Amino acid sequence: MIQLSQELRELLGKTELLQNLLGERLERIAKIAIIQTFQNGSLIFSEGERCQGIFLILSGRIKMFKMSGAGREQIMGLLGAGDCLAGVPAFDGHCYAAFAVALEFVELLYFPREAFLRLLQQDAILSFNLLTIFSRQLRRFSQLIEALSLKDVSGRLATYILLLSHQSADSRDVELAITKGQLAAFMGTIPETLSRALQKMGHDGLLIVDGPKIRILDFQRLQALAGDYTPNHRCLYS
Amino acid sequence: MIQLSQELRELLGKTELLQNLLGERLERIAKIAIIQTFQNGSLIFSEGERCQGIFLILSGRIKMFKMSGAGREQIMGLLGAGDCLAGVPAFDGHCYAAFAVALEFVELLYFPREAFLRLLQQDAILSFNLLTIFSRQLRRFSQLIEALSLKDVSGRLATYILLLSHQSADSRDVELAITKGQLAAFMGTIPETLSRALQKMGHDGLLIVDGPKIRILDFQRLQALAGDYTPNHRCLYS
DNA sequence: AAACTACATTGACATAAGTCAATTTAGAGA
DNA sequence: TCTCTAAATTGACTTATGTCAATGTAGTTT
Repeated sequence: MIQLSQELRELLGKTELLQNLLGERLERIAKIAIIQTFQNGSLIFSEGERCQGIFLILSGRIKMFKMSGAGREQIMGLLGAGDCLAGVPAFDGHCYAAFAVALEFVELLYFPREAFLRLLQQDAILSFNLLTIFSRQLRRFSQLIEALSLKDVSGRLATYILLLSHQSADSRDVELAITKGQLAAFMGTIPETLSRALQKMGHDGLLIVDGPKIRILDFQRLQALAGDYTPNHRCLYS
Repeated sequence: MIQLSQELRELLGKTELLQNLLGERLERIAKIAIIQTFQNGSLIFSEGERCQGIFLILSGRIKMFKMSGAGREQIMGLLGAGDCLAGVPAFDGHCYAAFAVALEFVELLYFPREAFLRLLQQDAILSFNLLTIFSRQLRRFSQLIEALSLKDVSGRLATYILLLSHQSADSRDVELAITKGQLAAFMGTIPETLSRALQKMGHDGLLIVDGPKIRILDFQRLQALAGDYTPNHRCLYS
C-alpha cells in the first residue's frame, strides 16, 4: 500500500518511464499524479474507449488482452509494478487498443494526458524513456506475430519455455508465473490444446511437467521445436 | 532518381521522421546521410544481423518479413517513399527483427546509429517524430496480432478489404496494391487459402473479384465477417 | 472432513487451413 | 503473334487445433 509521498517519489524514480529524470522534474511530475486503485478482477479500461491519460503501476499485476467475437482472449501483455500502461493511446490520443483488467489488487498512478504531453515536450529524458518502452514493446509484438503466424503451438511453447529458462537461476528448472489458462491465452491458443502440447512434450522426453514446475530434459530438441530461423536469436530477446 | 541536394532537403522535410525540424537541424542531418541503392529483389538486411543505422526510404517499395523454418513468410509491413526503416534496432542497438527486401529499385538514405542517437538527444522534435512512428507501428502490430490470433482468414480478409475501402475514393471499389501472394503473406496465410476465401466471399455475394479489383456488394455482411468485438472500431484505424 | 470453486486434463469430434500437384491465367519479352 | 515465365487458381488430401462435454485435481471455506 503506497501512502508516503517520500516513498512514492523513490518508487517513481525507479520506473522505466520516469528513471533518470532530474529531481525537480520528478517532483513536478509527482504533483500531477492521481492514485487509483482497482480490486482483483476489475476492468481498468476497455478497447475502444477514449484514453485520457497514462498509468504507472505501483503494485499489482495487470492483464492486457484483445477479445474475439466468440469470447476468446489473446493476451497482449502482463504488466506489473513499475510498468507503464496505455503509453500509446496517451501519446497519440486515440482509443485504447485492448482491454486491461486487474489480476490482483492494483494501485495505479494516473497522469492526465495533457500534462503528460507537456512534460514530454519539456524533458528529453522522458521522451527517451518512452522511446525505450515503445521499442521494447515493438520487439515483443514482433515475436508474438512471428509465433502466431509461423509456429505451431508446440513451437510457441518451446520458445516460451526456453525464454523462461534463460531468465531462470538454474536454466533447467522453470516455473510458470501464470496459470496455464493465461499461458494458453498468451500463446494464442486454448487450455485444452496447451495441455495436450505439454503432455506430448513430456511423453517425448523433452521435459517433465509437475503443476507449474517444468524441468527441461532435452535443450537441443526443445530448441529444434522452437524452430527459430535465425542462427543466433539471442539478440532478439535482448 | 535523387540527385540534387536541394531536392533532397525538401524531400526530407516532408518525411514523418524529419518533419517540423528547424532548417539548420535538417541541414545538419542531411550532411551525415549516405545514399544507398538496391536493385529489385535484393536483400537490404536480414533478421539477426547487427544494426548500424537507420534508413529513410527516398524511392521504391520495401517488404519487411519474418520467415519460418519451413520457408513461409509473414509480412510485417510494406514500406514506401518517406517511410523510415529499422527505427527500433537503430534506437535500441540490437539486431534487426526481420528481413527487408527491395520490391523495386530502391533508394535509401542511411544515417549511422551514433550520429542519429546524438541528434535524437539534441532535438525534441526528432524524438517526438520517432515516438509517433513507433506508436503507429504498435497499433498496426496490435491489429495484426488480433487478426492472427482471433480471426479466421475470411475475417482477416474482410477486415483488410474494409480498411482499403475506407481509404478508397469510392468506398465500394477497392484495388489491391500488392500481389495476392504478398497479400496472403501479409494475412498470415498462403495464396491457395486466400484464393479460396476470396472465391467463397464472391460466391456468397459479398463482393465481386476481378483480378486486383474488388467491388464490395454487401458491407453489412462483410463487417460481420470481420467480426470486430468493439462496437466502434474506427478510432483504432486512426 | 466435506463441499465448493476454479483450474486442469482427457476424450470424441468437427473444421479451418496447410500441403502437394496439376492446371489456368495473364504479362513481359522476343 | 507466340512463347516464356510468374502468378493465381483449383482439386484431393492431411493435419493441427478448436469445440463440446465429462472428469479429475487442488486449494479454500465452512
